[in-house]
Amino acid sequence: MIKKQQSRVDIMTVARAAKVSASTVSRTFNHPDLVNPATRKKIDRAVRRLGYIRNRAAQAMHGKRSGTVGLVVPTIDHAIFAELVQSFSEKLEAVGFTILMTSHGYDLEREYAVVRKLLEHRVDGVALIGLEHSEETYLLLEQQKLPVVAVWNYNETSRVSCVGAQNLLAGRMGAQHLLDLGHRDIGAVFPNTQGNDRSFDRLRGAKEVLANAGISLPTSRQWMTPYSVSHAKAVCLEILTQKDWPSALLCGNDVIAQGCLYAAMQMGMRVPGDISVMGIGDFKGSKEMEPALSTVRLPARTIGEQAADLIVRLIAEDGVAITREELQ
Amino acid sequence: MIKKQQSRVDIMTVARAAKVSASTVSRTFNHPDLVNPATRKKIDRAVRRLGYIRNRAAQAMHGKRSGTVGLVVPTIDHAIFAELVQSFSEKLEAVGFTILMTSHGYDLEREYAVVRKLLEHRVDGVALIGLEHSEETYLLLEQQKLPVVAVWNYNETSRVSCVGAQNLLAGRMGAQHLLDLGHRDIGAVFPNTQGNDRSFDRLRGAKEVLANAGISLPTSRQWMTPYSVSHAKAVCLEILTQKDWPSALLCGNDVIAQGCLYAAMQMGMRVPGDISVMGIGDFKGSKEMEPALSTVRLPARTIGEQAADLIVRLIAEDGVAITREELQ
DNA sequence: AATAGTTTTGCAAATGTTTTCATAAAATAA
DNA sequence: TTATTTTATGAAAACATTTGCAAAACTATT
Repeated sequence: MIKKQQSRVDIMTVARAAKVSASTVSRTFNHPDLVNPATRKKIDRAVRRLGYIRNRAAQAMHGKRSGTVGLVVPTIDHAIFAELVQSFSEKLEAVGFTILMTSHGYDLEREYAVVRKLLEHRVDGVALIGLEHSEETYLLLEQQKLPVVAVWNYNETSRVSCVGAQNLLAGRMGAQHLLDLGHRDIGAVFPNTQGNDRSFDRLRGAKEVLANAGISLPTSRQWMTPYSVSHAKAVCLEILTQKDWPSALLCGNDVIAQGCLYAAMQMGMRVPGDISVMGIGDFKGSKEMEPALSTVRLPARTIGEQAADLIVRLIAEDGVAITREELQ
Repeated sequence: MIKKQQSRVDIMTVARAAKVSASTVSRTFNHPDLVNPATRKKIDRAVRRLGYIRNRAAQAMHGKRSGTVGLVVPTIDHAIFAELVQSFSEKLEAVGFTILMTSHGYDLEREYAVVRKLLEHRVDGVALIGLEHSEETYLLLEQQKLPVVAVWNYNETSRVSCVGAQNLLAGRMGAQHLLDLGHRDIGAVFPNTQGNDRSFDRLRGAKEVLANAGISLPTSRQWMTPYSVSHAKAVCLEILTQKDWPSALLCGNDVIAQGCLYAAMQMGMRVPGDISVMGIGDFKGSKEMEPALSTVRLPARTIGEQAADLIVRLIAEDGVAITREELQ
């Protein structure tokens, strides 16, 4: 090990080794049909021997696609997004894209910053969760004319393409289900709806339905909890240790519902005998739970897949109009 | 809207607008201290007005860092990796890196392919899950002299830097715990150990301990299940509907354990009264479960954070020796 | 006012590719 | 054999930036 040998092997190194020009090497990668099979073989050998790896950065400079798609999530740290992210990236990887993933922790300021960073990396497209984003973010994306799809929420007047469910509907369905079961005293356990249009819409839908049924949802029947099983469990334990608890709990999502369920069980209560718990979201696993969790199903996996398809289309053909897909 | 105006704004556009040279604009970004505050202000204004966004691809060509770290996971579709990935990326994003994430579905061939792709994107470093990788992958990484850290497993003779726990130990502890409870008829429910050294080591550790205690683990007491609650539940239901089931189940991870727990409950059995279920892994939430899941704790979050720190160090200073960190 | 020192700037080369255009070689048609 | 078409290759320009070097513009010192 005497010499430094730090010299990266580039396309010229390969060209020299194969005794051809750089152009030919480049062509072997990008338009193999244009180069003589014999030369191609020589080049392949050289590439292999030298351990050459193409430089996407240099390619990207030519207006070539960077081959990356930016994915911006609030957090991946719970089941529901994990499933979405997984299906989304599986689909995209299958067609050769790599995912640039960033999270912002439900902070729309930070979201703007991370989107900017994705743009610096010249992603070919961006996927965001939900439709609530800062004006700045929308402007930025529009200005750059970048393919964008908002995932998770459907809204027929969305400013960008979207693939998702109507959370408003989900909220309505959750509430309706509890009404159908005969409940009149219903509580709502939701995450903070600030910067989270999924939760916001669900809660709105639920309130609507309850109001129509002549049932109010006073603030004393609304609880807020962070998006985690343990927090939700703690909050729910507090609810259940009070004298007067509602006969049913509508939870903003399944993670929270799971927490509530555990809380009820810890209190020795039977579900749904003593109290009903209703989730929204169907993260993989709610139906396996014991007792099974009632939930308004949201098809995370399908949403992820469709979103991937859509963004591929937006990237491939340009001038595609805003496209909205509702799934349920 | 008459003109095409497709012309991307580049550093020259900014330079012209601010009436300085491109070099100066570049310097304002990379070495602001070297440029006159007044000029800097002019440039900042131009940048803002034109909506200029730097091109990392072009930067990366100069041997500059790309500002990305590759993260290769088998799948993100279950809690345990989600937590790891989240903590890892949070930490890295805090110091300005962006994560390029890919998954390979427990296929080491595909892993090689995705690592190659990451290298094409000139990531500044790579994080892999576990220490079991194809020879090709190891070779590739060594040849490129890229900072690498293997996450999740600790092994004192690892070929690359690693941050993680000793799965062998975890397996031993799980088995020991069941022995201590007085169990003599123990079953093992594990995922496929092919291409999954975490599981492999855990199972090995468990067998060791059992053998020492004079207890064998015949194949009739070993079950294999995919890594999902529902599959595990199904498998366990089969186990429990047989005449003769073991008095305790040691599960390869918490996801499987959760499935087994639900299966037991569905059968109306009490845990740990009628059967003991032991998990390994502590995904966020096992301790909230009802009944609580006994588990060998693996500190996913801490591992992710430490791994992030380590890779930053490996990237920043070069010539750092292989570093191994054991956490438990 | 002249000199020396410091700060600020621009020029030009370099980075690793792709692509257009031109040319050489080979294959086909006459 | 010559003319024509097709196929295969290379030279050079282009892409968007960074940086070493040198010139220019200030400041401070005499």
